[in-house]
Amino acid sequence: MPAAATPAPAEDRPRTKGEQTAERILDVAEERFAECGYAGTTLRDVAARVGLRIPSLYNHFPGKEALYVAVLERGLGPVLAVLSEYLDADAEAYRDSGRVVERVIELLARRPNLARLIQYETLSGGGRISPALRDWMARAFARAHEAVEATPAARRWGRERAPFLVLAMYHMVLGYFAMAPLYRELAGEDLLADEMLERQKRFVTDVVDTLFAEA
Amino acid sequence: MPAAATPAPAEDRPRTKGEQTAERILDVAEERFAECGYAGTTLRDVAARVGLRIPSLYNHFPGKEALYVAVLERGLGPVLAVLSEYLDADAEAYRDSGRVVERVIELLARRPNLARLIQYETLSGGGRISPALRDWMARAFARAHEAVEATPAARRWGRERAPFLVLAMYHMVLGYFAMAPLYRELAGEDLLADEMLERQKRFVTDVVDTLFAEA
Amino acid sequence: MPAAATPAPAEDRPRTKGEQTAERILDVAEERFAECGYAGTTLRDVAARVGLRIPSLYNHFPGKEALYVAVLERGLGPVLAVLSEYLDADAEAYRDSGRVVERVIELLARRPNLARLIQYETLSGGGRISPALRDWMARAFARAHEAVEATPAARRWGRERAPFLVLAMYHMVLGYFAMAPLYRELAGEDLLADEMLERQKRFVTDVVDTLFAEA
Amino acid sequence: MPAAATPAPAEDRPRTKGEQTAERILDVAEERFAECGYAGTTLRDVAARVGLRIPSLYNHFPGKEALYVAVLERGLGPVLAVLSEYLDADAEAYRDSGRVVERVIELLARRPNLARLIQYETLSGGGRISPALRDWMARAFARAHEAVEATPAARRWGRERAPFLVLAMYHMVLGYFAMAPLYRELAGEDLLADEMLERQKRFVTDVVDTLFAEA
DNA sequence: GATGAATGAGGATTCATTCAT
DNA sequence: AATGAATGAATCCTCATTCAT
Repeated sequence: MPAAATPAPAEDRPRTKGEQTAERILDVAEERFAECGYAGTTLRDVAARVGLRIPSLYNHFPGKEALYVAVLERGLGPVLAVLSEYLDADAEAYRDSGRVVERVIELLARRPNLARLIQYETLSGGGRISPALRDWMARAFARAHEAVEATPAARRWGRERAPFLVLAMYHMVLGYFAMAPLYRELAGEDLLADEMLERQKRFVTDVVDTLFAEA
Repeated sequence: MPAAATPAPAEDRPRTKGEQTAERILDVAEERFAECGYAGTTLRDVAARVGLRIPSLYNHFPGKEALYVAVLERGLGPVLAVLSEYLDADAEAYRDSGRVVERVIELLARRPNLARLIQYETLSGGGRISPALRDWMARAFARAHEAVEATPAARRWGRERAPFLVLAMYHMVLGYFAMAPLYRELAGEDLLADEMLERQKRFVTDVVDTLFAEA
Repeated sequence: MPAAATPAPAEDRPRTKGEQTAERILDVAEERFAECGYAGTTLRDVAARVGLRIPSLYNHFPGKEALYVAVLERGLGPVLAVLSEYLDADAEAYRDSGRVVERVIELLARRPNLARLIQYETLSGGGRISPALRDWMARAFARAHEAVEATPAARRWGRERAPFLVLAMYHMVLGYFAMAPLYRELAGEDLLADEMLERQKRFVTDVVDTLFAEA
Repeated sequence: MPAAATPAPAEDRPRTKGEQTAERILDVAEERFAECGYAGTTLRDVAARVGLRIPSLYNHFPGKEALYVAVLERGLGPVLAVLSEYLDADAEAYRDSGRVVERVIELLARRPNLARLIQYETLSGGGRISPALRDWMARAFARAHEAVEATPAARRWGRERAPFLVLAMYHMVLGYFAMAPLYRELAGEDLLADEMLERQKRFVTDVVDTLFAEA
């Protein structure tokens, strides 16, 4: 959401006890929604992990859906801020697409739940995100196409392939995080380990450079 | 699963009435699981769409989880067959990575639910897939790395980046399908339309060619 | 039931295949009802143990309740025969109460399910036994009192205590069988083993002799 | 259970509203389990008789089985206390076996459901009682044998017949209560009426005296 | 006589939610 | 702000039963 696009000021730390509780609820809920999706997450589980009884959650959020939306908006804020900054910049900045990807990866690396949250929401068709966020995303995609078109890559791929390029980048970045838990089980490797994240970041940057390079 | 790796024979069409019903249940369930995930799918909904009462489902599948697994295995069979063929081939075949990607895309295009099924399962950590399938996937990833390493791309990216390349391809291909419903709402464009699929297929092939090309 | 009171003739063995199946169903059902009671027994379980599908049971019995009644009546027949014989005899025979008890124990020993069937039915208030059987039992109790009253024990215990004596005998005999499974678990001893049954028979006979002896 | 062997303190009355509700649920459940057994009792019935909706039961007990166990343990406590006292006493007390039986009968008379509960549980093999209770019962039987053996009756019956004597007493006492509902229907007499209970108590005491008397 | 398929009724249990305290 | 108690709705699943084959 654009509203959250401004970087969180230092005094954004919760002050009152109630705000602290709300924050803890958001943390736990984010983790659960990221792990199990909306339908698979129960307030019972959230409350238990926070150390509260279920009705207490209602002192901070009007219901499950509202909690979910709050989690989503809190988490999406910084990402959208980065993207907004990029998308609203002038054409000159577009040259540095790799840099945006890098920043987004760093952001998601710090909050790996976020990527999974987004993927769950994407899979379920985005039915629960607010109209505002919806609009923002639609605009973001549109601007992304424009941005890509303003890039040297356009000459290489053709303007009409910009959406495909945007989607490919999107999935390459997000999918990596979504895959982490399963990958650890299958390959015994933790994709979220610092070292791996660093390598993935460099890898994606290189891919971007390669793809966006002039032929 | 490797068992399904043999191409389905022509007489695979269900014969008895029961088998036809089971097939219809699988079809509907596949659609629901792909749409809503495991937790978000209700047997009530499945039964209603099949035109049955809930208990009738139990004449064909022992329970929700078994139905889910059946959906997964039926859907995954052909994909695994293609991949198995590729992964078990000799190094020579590895040169033609683009061709595999193309075939997988064609396969997923014919059954778009499949990609979303896989993504949901990936997000939830693969907790419900059978150990056999789990092993298959672990082996597939391992082999994929080897395959990539046997490719000219290895020289370009370095052997230790093969996993990242594999994951990137994986997500670029699958994510496209998972995104389709949301994308239609946001951008008003149907990613699953024949024309779009054709362009995506060419696009991915080009990307593969680009990335796997020698520097 | 009085109808079954006549001792089963030798040619009572089932002839046709259907009758044999019915017999097998009765055997299994008797075992299940004795083990789990009426509510705790499922036709699914019965059918599985017989090696049939559930609907096949309906070819032999009109329903669960009818099956239960059939089990009860088939099992109770011989016991009632013995008791009827005793109760309908003249006063002279009453002297030999110990002998009746002995015969009943022998009978129950051969079909240990029977005792548990009766106890379950007793506990549930006899709601499912046929009115005919109900009448028979009512009469049997009444006659038993008379019989006891005609005994030397009457002088010892007083006529008005005959019912208590009858009930005591009843429970001493039946309870032993009902207790068998639990007892084996608790004490590691099989009350239904031949040797134990023999000792119980002698024990009960001795108790009867003691109680019915003239002071 | 030994834990319950200490006499319930006076302030055992439930205080909070929740505890009162739990108590009411236990009362109703005890009655239903005693009447219909575990399998035959439905939470719907329990809830309705308590005046609650079914889910409310889960605010007080985690499930049907837990409720059953709670009913059993609450009910068995006092009985076990009496028996424990007797069984742990020195040999001298064993002479007064009739007194124990009397006290147990008085106890069961005050809570007639208890005997039926025990009988149902016995019939079903004790599959649901806690291991602790199981151990207690095993020990109780063993001690009972010892107790009987320390009695003049031992000379009369022989040491190896002690278990039979114990079982006979057990069933004579418990069976009376279990039979009550059926007996009322068959003979039109209420075995649980004060007068009848008094006579049964005297009768059993007399029987014990007779059987345990020296020859 | 046996069974595959279908189903109405009901089983225990969980869920998100409310409200008085 | 926190919670115990209560609940309507819905969860998956099982039951006994029917019927066409």
